[in-house]
Amino acid sequence: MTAKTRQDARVPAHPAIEDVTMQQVLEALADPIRRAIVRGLYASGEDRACGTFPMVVSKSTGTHHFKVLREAGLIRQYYVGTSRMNSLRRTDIDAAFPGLLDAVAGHPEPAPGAPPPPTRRVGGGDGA
Amino acid sequence: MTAKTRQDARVPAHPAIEDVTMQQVLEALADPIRRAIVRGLYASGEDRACGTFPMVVSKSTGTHHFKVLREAGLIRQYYVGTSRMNSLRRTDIDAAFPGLLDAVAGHPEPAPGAPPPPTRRVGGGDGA
DNA sequence: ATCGAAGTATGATCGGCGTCGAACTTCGAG
DNA sequence: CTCGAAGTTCGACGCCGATCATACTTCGAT
Repeated sequence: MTAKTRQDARVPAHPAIEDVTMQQVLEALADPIRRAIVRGLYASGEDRACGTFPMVVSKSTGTHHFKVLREAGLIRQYYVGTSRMNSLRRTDIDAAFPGLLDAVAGHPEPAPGAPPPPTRRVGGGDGA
Repeated sequence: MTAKTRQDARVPAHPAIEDVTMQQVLEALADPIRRAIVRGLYASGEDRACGTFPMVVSKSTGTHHFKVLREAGLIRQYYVGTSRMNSLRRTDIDAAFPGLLDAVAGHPEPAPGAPPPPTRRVGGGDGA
């Protein structure tokens, strides 16, 4: 037992943004569920509790995904009562990986499980 | 139309860029070897044969990675003799996923097989 | 003090992806 | 035609990451 307060035990470790690698970030963003979370935070611009996301997986799996996002430096987590709030580390990410967050989270991507949009044929390609 | 040359049989199928999903692109870019290939093409700005990349894996694995990149719409491939040339589909990707290629391929990321920087070495750098 | 809500921690399972070697194909050179 | 170079295809293997159920913790409300 440590001398720390019990709250401290619930404060998870967040990496400094300079210790985060692009590998970590891309691996984190490569999962559709995690990307949906990031997009949700990106779009709303507010901190949200884990429970406010439409989770299509079990609670423990949800915890896992939030953990991956946290360790990839994408979100910051803190407790409010029994709820864990999630905050997008937008400034940090933009500084470390310019343009990446906007390119990924700002993209009009269909939510996982959504009906596919009608594919439209547009002639275009780059010959180069 | 004239009769097709024998070469055509070796021309692999490339997806239309609008059929490519962000999921595919991120999965393709999530691998360090594939990212190194893309970064190489991005930096040089020229088409390059498979063999011109410092492959740290076997030939068959290399073929696999190029195939993933091709099916993710990131590169275009064509034969010149027995060499397969690889071309970055920069215009297409920029149109479909604005900012993404610049953010990823333009990032000063160390190569996967590169010698580790002499600065502090954190234990377990790789996923082991 | 007790209960429920919200999440965490801990195994365990399982499918997919990266990996390889070996055999095969195609092309260019001699 | 023969040979070698460059890649591809195929099958197999191993690892890791996503998933789940269960048990546990912490907090707020009653």
